[in-house]
Amino acid sequence: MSSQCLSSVLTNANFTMYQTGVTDVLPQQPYTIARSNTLPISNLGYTSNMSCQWYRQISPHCWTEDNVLEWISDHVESTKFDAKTLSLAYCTMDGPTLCQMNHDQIVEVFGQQLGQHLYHSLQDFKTKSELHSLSGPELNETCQLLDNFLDNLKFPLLSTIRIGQAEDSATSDYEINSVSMEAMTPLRDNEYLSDSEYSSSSNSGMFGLPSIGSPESGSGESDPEFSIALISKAHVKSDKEESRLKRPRGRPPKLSREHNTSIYVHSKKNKHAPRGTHLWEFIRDILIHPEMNQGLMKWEDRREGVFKFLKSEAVAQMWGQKKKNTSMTYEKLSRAMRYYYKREILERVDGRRLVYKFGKNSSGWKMEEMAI
DNA sequence: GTTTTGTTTCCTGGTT
DNA sequence: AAACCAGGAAACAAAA
Repeated sequence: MSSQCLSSVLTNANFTMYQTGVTDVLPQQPYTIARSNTLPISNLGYTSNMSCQWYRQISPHCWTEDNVLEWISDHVESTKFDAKTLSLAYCTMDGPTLCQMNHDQIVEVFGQQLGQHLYHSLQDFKTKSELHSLSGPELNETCQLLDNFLDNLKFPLLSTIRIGQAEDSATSDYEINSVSMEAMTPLRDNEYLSDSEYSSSSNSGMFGLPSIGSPESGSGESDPEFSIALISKAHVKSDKEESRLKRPRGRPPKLSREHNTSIYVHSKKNKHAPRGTHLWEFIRDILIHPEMNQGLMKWEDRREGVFKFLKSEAVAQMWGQKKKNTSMTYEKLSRAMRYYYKREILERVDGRRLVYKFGKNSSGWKMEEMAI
């Protein structure tokens, strides 16, 4: 599922993208491609190497601008399209707009080569979404979507791995706990992997690995080096616990990479990797795709932008997966959330646990902003 | 090469 | 007691 993004294609073609008057991370204005410019596609707020290909789970009629951009990017790569001929003004349309275009219009906009691909792909997605909406009980579909969604995130809700009680026992034993699909059906708290399991796991060394003990996961992350890295990380953590009497304030310096290279082997960043979706955008995207957010978060007051974490640790784990950080917790995520108050991306909601509110510097969640 | 940005990590102390 | 909230301090990586 490696998707080289539009930005890297553009970069390969010695082009960078330029957006006039960028004030926000969201792509709300037309872009042009200019030589020798400095603002990379990362400013579009579009994720590439961290792409979840969410658009695959959504009807094209519901695609956001980000989804469309991601979809185009995937085709640019697969068709080896020469990105320099592509006007990005057309990449900022949303799904409904896209769906209104006929074959000739798409070919006209994207050119014969890419346009043909895009048109057929679009028809494909439209057909699939129609079939989906007709077949099977809604619940099963939701579960399937969630499954695919989590799959795409490589988030192992379906097979959690515990490097058990490393701090309590001399040997690390593995407990592989497979949660069946039935457990995924909505939505009572204790039917899902509970937050306490997440939080205890993050303290005792559970890592969000899709691969160990999960033979069906075919990604490169199943390699032994990665597993060893995680085991040694568990040991590092338990050693740290032992030696911890009183830590100095602040974040300790990271171990040098030669000492834990294998951890970094898998978090190697693309030189041209765009900034990932910001945390608040990640949260927003979970909220605005109800078919994907089963039981994780909910709107308390959609109009006001008030929302609540239902599975705080699960969301934190997903965020960690997205950022390739296996030790993310709600504690840390919430600290980052609190920094948003100052920037007015979020507003405080006093006295309500796990409840936040989008602020005036957030965007993309309001009904009127969203294409219908 | 330096500064800025957006987290991430860890902490103390308070509240629910 | 556990989970959560608030915010300081420092580290870190990527972008500007």
